[in-house]
Amino acid sequence: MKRKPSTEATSAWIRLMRVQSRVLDCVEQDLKKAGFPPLAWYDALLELSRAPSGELRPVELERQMLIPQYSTSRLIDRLVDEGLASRRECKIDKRGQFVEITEAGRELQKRMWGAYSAAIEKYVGSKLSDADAVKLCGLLDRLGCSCGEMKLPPVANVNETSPSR
Amino acid sequence: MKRKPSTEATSAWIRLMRVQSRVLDCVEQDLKKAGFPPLAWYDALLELSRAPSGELRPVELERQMLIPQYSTSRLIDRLVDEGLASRRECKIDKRGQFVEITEAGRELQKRMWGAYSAAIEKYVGSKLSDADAVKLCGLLDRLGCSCGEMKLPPVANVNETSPSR
DNA sequence: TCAAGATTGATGCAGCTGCATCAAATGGGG
DNA sequence: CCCCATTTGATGCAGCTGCATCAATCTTGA
Repeated sequence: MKRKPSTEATSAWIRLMRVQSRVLDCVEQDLKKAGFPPLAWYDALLELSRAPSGELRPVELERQMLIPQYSTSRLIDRLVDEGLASRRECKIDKRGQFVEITEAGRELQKRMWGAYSAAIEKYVGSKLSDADAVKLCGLLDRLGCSCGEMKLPPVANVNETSPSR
Repeated sequence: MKRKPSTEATSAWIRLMRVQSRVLDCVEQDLKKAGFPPLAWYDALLELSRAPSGELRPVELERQMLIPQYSTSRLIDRLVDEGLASRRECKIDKRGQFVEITEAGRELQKRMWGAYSAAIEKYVGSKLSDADAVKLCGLLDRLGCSCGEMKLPPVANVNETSPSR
């Protein structure tokens, strides 16, 4: 439990931290320069738009996005303030509520995907062959599992237009 | 400039974001549970302790840590408040100053490395063979370069006890 | 020499995060 | 049926980040 990490492991750790932060910065900057809100908004709008009826319980959103409860609560506040979503009461459970995406929200999500996908291509896709991208996924997945005991039922939450970090 | 990323690239992007954030969370939590301050403090103390005379210009620290100027300025405030570093004026350039690590700072850095290295081993080292760690480094490095035109003179900022994210 | 620009560092402000806590509603066991 | 634990969501507080800006000093070039 106190063994030292190899220099290889330490290097990998440092690369993981530095590269992720740099690539994320680049993507966020591109989005911001295009006049869009932060990525977290996109993620939330995507989850909502994917929901069959365009609405989710905050607690569902929280689980999808892997962010804490208070963070979800305040993110919803902001989306509602901007007219991208609306809160609706939940009749069968008066503690809860539903968050429903608005038309403006759906539209923003689609427009953001244009800039977002371009940024992914620019900072990731263009630097790695598909085969290498697959290798990278495999290596990263080995780190990701059993860290905080996540249960992501459909492990690959990724299809056509669905980056949801 | 508007080509869509492959699903492989998109997957890699998502993994990079999610895995990094989970692993970082885990490591930070372990440090916090051991009663230590955030990793950024460690990074700063490490850079200072490595400097030949135990002191650096804030602007140097900034470049080493790849964080913005105001962030450096306030991090130094906190280190000084906690007695881990001290500010000294720079006689030859009255705009500037030197930040010098204190004995308490050096000691904290060493104690943190115990917990930090254990966490790296736990969340990275133990999940990856050295060969795989090297592969991961290689793939990540392909993403990292030419993103924001960094110039890290000695590319490998990593030797014995020196994780400096 | 001196004015314009660059460099160095600090700070006010707004927004976001984590933490702790709170209130309301639900649900289950005795 | 009722009390208590659990679930759901909101919020006050402190700390941190990014942005813009400021002040002081240094450097350069005409």
